[in-house]
Amino acid sequence: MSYSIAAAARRSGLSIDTLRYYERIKLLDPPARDTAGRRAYSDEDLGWLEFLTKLRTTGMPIKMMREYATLRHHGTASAGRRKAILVEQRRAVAARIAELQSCLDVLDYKITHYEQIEHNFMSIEPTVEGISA
Amino acid sequence: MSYSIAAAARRSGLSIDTLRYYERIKLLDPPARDTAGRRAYSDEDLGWLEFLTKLRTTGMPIKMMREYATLRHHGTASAGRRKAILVEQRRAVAARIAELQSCLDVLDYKITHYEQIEHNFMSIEPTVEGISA
DNA sequence: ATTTGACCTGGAGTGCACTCCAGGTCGTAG
DNA sequence: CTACGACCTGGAGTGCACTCCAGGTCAAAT
Repeated sequence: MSYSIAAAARRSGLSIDTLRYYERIKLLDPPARDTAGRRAYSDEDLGWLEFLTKLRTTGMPIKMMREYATLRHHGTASAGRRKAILVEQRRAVAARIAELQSCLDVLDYKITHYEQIEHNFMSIEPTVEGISA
Repeated sequence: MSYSIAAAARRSGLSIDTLRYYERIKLLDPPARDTAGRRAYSDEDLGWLEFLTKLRTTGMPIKMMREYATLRHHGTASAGRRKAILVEQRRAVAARIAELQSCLDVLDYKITHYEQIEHNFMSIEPTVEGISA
């Protein structure tokens, strides 16, 4: 199957402008064109876009995504480097998850604190000054 | 205790410029000054900074951090809204963790795939064309 | 007395990742 | 046949979160 840029945008969750932008900066190989010169994305293009958006979601900078994209053209010779990029990204993502988890704990703690305030409000002591955040 | 801007930067993990920037945009109340007019951060200031950096780590935009910061000045009357912000942020963080987790799964899958290639390399079949990313 | 280093201010500059725009070309629907 | 909507290009503009800079003050060390 082949998809117009609007269809590709819909399916990838990226905007039309972003699709053209990704092509310009060489994240995405120029797709085929129809007789009128309009982009015609293939399923393979969409698959690559889907993977790209995963990388983006993990916070990989565009520069590194581009390196990865370029390496794809160099066949198996580049497989080692490509794998290394993914392994490093996995490490970064795991670290990020841990960091977020610890922030989640802080949020929970603070929220509990506010619930405490609410409870005090309901009861007798309206003492509040001095409670920091 | 009181801390110079350099000490506050060291302890908060923010740069000196960022500390002044946060003060300018009203994320941070202007700290006390010493006799020479230099900033003298209190432990309370540092506590607030620590919490702010947690919020930042969760990806909260500065606008919302500023709203939260401003609400702090309005005492208990604003506790409800403050709590609501934190609850919403907790939700966002939990969602983000789930999203990252699913990307982690994709990375693991791809990495396994590369390990497969390496394995094939070691053995007899050097067939590689057609394997997507 | 001067030099050094940490700090001050207001304002300009940076990098990232888009996002928008003007002006133009197609192919189909009325 | 013309009007419309979707698409095209090159280039400019945006928002965010810093980061850097020039030119100046001050207190302690040499």
